[in-house]
Amino acid sequence: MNEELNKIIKELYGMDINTEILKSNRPDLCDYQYNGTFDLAKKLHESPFAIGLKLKEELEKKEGCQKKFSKIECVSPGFLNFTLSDAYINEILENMIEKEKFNITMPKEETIVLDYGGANIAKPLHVGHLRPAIVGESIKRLLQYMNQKVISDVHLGDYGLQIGQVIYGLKEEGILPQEITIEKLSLIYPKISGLCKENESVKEICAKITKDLQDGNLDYQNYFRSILEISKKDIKKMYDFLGVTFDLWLGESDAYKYIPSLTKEIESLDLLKSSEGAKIIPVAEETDKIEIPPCIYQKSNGAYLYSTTDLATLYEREQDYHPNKVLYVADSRQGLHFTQVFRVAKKTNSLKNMELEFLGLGTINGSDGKPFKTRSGNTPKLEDLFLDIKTIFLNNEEHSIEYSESDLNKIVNAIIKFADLQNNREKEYVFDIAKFSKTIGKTGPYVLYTYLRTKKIIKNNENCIDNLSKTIYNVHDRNLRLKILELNEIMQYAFKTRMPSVVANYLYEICVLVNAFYENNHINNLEENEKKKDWVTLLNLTTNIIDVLLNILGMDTPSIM
RNA sequence: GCGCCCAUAGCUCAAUUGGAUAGAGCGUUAGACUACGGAUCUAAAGGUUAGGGGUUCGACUCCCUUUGGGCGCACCA
Repeated sequence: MNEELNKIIKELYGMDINTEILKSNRPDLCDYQYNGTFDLAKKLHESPFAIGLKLKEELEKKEGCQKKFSKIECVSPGFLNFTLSDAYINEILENMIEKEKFNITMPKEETIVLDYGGANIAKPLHVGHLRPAIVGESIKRLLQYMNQKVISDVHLGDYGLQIGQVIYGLKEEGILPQEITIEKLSLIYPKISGLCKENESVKEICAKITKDLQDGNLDYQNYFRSILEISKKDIKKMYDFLGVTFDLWLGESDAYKYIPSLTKEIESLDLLKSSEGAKIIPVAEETDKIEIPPCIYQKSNGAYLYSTTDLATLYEREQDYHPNKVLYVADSRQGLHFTQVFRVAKKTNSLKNMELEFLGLGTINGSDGKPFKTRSGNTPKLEDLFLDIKTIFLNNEEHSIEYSESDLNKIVNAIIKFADLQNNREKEYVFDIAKFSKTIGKTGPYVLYTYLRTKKIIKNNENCIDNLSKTIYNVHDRNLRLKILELNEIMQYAFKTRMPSVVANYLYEICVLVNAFYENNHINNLEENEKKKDWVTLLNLTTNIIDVLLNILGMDTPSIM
């Protein structure tokens, strides 16, 4: 219809306009609405109402229009309201059933490297790791579903000052590389990190260790490899539980071998400047309204930093994968860092062609509303969180079903992920155990439950799945069908904005309507007639869609709840 | 100091990027099972969108301003 309207406006007024017919938020008036009449009115110096009337008139002349709409109305002050005919709704649904991937419009295929904003191997796992993992995984699946070639990289933070600090701490306590455990690591990092803030000379020693490690000191290398191995195992355990997978398990240390070539190019372009003993790359631009500080490329003691390894990593990615885009999922507070890195990349020849996107995540706050901080030695472990939720869920359960471990894990996963993903990723986020423990209302279990109960109906009536007739039987039925029609638009929007919350909220809305349908339309009581056939077919389409959306959110369905 | 982000129902969050009457969940109140699984459904109450000004036919959304909170600003990641 957008195209149809475009054409009409072109014919009538000779204007090229990209019209957008929107889903109406006044279901009492219409299904879809168009409000471009107001813009046209301004340009044409005519009343929007008159323009609306004219458009309506032209639209109604078009072939098939009478069939598609039961009503087109122009209402004051100039809205154009469309009500779809039942036959047309079913025609679109039928298309969704028959075509691949529900006939969703697919964007151009591109190769995208997705960087989940890697875990720091010196730090113990805490709730701060939860969000990038869950959101990143969901974005990955969303992009993949939309025909993108995605390469996901965990990009571990494994070669910076934090490693020097941990090695210092381990040596101080006389712990040998082979004696390192995750427990010991989780105690040492906060301790030394705190110490460095108070004691300048300790900080310098740690910086020196880091520098020597980067230069290949064998003793430190041994420590590093052991820390990496132990930490990776622990990180992997959590990702496995969450169903988060990566194509690449690379980190900062892997990018090191690209630093010389990168440096060579940067030097040849005369980008490097000396400042207070360090090497920096100015990235300020004339059009800046605010001052963007330069990117620090090499410390005065010769060690490299986060920015350097990020640039080297880009170099590595360009060489190995030639991606069209590189996306970073990381805490919003890193925004400035990525601005600097992206600007340097744009100045080079080898990196400038990749499109770079920073997808910021809101700060994770404690229940006091302040940013979540790891307190030394008292870090809430993710494993404990999972256990807590499991316990709470089992205590809520009245029917005392015997859950398999696998089903239970899927439910716990769904609880955590849906609680997280329904929130806008860019906004601050209160980490609240009470919120994560809810199993009624707008929650993962609600969605899973909806899926299972409709799935059962389909299973009992599989022989009824057929083509849809032209009929819609009641308001619950119609509401559900209209919601299903929104799928394409929702997927476009979620893809464009890289926002899993769009998918999550749409999924929830479908579930609400499915449950209303379920309560009011009892399929099993029906004779095997056309109505039953239509409803089973509709529910089958709906559960297939729910299935796909659940998958994008990374939620697996249990066999029983 | 400079700058960025945020403030929506008692609480936690939405609002298709400027559209019509700002929506959900929790909690509260009142209802619904001799029907496909009640982790459900049907309702009600709850709002000066932090305050003030401006732009616009139209503002939670854009601009200015005040207040309150968070964050970032050269060798951490």
